[in-house]
Amino acid sequence: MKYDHRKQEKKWQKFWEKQQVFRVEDDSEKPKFYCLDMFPYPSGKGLHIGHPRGYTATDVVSHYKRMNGFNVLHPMGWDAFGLPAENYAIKTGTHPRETVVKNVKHFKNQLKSIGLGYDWSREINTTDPDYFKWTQWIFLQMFKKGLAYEDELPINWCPSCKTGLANEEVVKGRCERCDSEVKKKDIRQWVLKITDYADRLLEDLEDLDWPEPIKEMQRNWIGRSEGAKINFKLKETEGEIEVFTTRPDTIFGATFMVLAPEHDLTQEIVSGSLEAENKKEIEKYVKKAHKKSDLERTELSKEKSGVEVKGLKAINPISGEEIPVWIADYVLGYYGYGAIMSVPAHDERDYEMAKKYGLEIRAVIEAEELPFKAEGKVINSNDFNGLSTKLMKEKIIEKLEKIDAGERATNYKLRDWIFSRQRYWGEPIPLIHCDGCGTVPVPEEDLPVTLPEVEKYEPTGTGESPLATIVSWVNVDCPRCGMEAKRETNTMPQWAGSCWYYLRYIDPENEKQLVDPEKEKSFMPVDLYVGGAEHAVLHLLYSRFWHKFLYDLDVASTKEPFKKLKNQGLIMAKDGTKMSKSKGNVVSPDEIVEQYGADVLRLYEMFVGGFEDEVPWDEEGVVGMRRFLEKVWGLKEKVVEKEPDEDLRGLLHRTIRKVTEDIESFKFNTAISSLMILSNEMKSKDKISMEAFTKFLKLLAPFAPHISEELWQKHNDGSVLRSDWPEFDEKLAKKKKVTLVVQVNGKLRDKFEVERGIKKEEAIKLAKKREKVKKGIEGEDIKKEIFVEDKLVNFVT
RNA sequence: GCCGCGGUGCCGGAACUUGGUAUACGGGGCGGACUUAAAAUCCGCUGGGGUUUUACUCCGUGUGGGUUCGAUUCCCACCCGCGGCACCA
Repeated sequence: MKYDHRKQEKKWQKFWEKQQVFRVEDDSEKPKFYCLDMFPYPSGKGLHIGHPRGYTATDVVSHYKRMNGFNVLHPMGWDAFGLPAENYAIKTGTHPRETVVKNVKHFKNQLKSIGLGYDWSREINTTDPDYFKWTQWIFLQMFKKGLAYEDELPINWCPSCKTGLANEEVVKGRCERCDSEVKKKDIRQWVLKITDYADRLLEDLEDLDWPEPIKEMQRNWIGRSEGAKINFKLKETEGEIEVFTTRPDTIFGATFMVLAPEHDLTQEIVSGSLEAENKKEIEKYVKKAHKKSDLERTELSKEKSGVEVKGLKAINPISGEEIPVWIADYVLGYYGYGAIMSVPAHDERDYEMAKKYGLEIRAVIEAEELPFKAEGKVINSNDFNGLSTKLMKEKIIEKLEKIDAGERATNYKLRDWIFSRQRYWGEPIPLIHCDGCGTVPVPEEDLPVTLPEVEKYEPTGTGESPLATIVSWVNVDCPRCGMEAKRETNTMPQWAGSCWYYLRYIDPENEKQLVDPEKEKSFMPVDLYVGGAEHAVLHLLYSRFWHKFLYDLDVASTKEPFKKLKNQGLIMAKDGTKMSKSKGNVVSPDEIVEQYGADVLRLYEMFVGGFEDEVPWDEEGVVGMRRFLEKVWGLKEKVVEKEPDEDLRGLLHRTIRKVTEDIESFKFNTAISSLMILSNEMKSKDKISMEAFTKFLKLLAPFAPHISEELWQKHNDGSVLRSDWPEFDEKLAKKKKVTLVVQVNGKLRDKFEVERGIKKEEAIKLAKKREKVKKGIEGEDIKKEIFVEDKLVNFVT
């Protein structure tokens, strides 16, 4: 009789829930294992076929760990603030809260239908006031420590989402969400000082068991460079130009200075407080540069442009030389000090600039071709000639420090995190603006600050949040002086809630604390974290930052939140392109569960390829998993109580070893393949021992829990998912006979079976007797006989 | 341009950690059994070429070199694909 997944799967899902098989204990003698998925945004579209790939992997590991005696925390929740629900509200008038409730219900049903073993008693939702109370609380602690500050700088503005964005949300000059071109806009913003943590975020990456590409992306994003800060005094006028350089060793090659159009001195020239002979020309250039978006400024980067500040000279503090000052938009206002010393002989960009405007190019490192960017021997540098550039760096920094014209310095690409959004559906920033007291935090006992009901969710587009129009909500008494004051109307970005959610699963009901310190210590850090790689410099950087802050507050006990990280690869359409609605090639997990069963979906997602690789979805391949399960289903007829099956035992133990090692190293595809080999072998037998079959079911259970449970329950009590993981016996796993390969000059000539552990002399004697081998070595002079135990014999002639 | 990952049958992929039978496992295809028939199921074959055609032989893991008794695996150079970053001083 065929396996009826529709009947069986529902039955066991109910059973597991009733028996609380996946419930984690707060006080347990067992070692803990915290296994975490990146929680989803509950979109209206429901679960994508890619979601279950990561979820099944953590589910497999959770079951495996539980069966190995761990107290496993494997929770799930909802990252439910964000624009889709809000945009839907704008269109239909449905409150985002209602949309979220509906979508969460749908998502949860879908996850349950796949048989994923979450401990639902710990479910959280970032839009729940009892949850975001603590998101606001963390923000307030940052505010109190000076890590959250207000700023009015030109920031990234998405004209379609009508909100400011963080740098991490701008991808190639476009909005990460909607792909619109990002504009510059001057608006008041709340900014988090992530740069204070730059060093720790960089250094602590080293000890993390994370994919190297993700670590590398974070390193590049933080972008630390070591060098020097150097002051160039201005000639015949007050003031100086401060520059950052990684190459102080090339200071004698600095033939001009370049200021960014945003530089303070540039502004002074434009405003007239600093005199320049060609003020008009400069004004024109600066205006043009300011109009360009970042995208344009980089796209048009092929050709350098700039304008000299006529009449202004800077003085090289080391050589005393007077050099001209230019303004050019290839120098960025926000990096370093917004100004550089230009060394055209040893920097490509400076070289292009010098070539275009006929500026002096002076080599100060021995080079055959300019620009020369490598290390070498110093020339044209007065007393310093002949030094290595490495030593030169040290000498120059020494000298700068002595004459008080500069010092050793470190610079970062990382910029502070623009944290406020001019939208409705996010956590309100819990601050109050008072004319008398300034910006005052909402008292902790008044948290959470909840969202008011509004009539229109539409963003104003002026840089003000829609909350600003709700007078009754905005107007409050100042908690400090009691006078009339106004609430901050910006909300937090969608990343806020996910920065610390893994801590809340540990103690989701706690009303007094974010998390109980004892519980926190017993479960942190997250042992395994699984999700998509697209969060490399977003969620995965932000949450590390918040975690380190919470560590400093003694709320978290570990330096890092996520010990081990794995990224699941994308699931593509059959032709290798992205699945998309417009192409009509979107596969729904629901259809697969309905037609083939949850176990088949799980098996296929794990079997289709390497976990971290991008793989195409091929429904024909899904059939193979169903056939495998039918085969397993058929095996039950062959099970007999007592049967030694000697010849199956070796393979069984090799399979136990293989599946165990493969789960540990995330090689689920080969684990399943080894289970198939064992089941094929079992199928070829007339009888299978109960013992072998039971062990096989335990190995299969993490991947295909429903069918395993059904077959297990015929002979056992309690869930197979709560049974002990089988142990393998190395002795039994070893093959008694091995195939010995015979080569002549490295080419395969013959192979034959021998007892394991055969001695060299014996093997060579046997090999020489083989007809095919004889033919190869006949009349030849054997110079060497190579023997590799249990593997091969090679005759070299 | 820089950084990272990858290139293996008709397709998804295995073997690369530790050099030692290349293509496990699954799909597809072909042939056969069962059937009135089809589906499903089961059994067999399935890298390419050559031949005196059933046994042997040569070639074969992106390309070209190297190390080695032996290289998909190690080293060097290059080509192609994918992802990330990109005027970061």
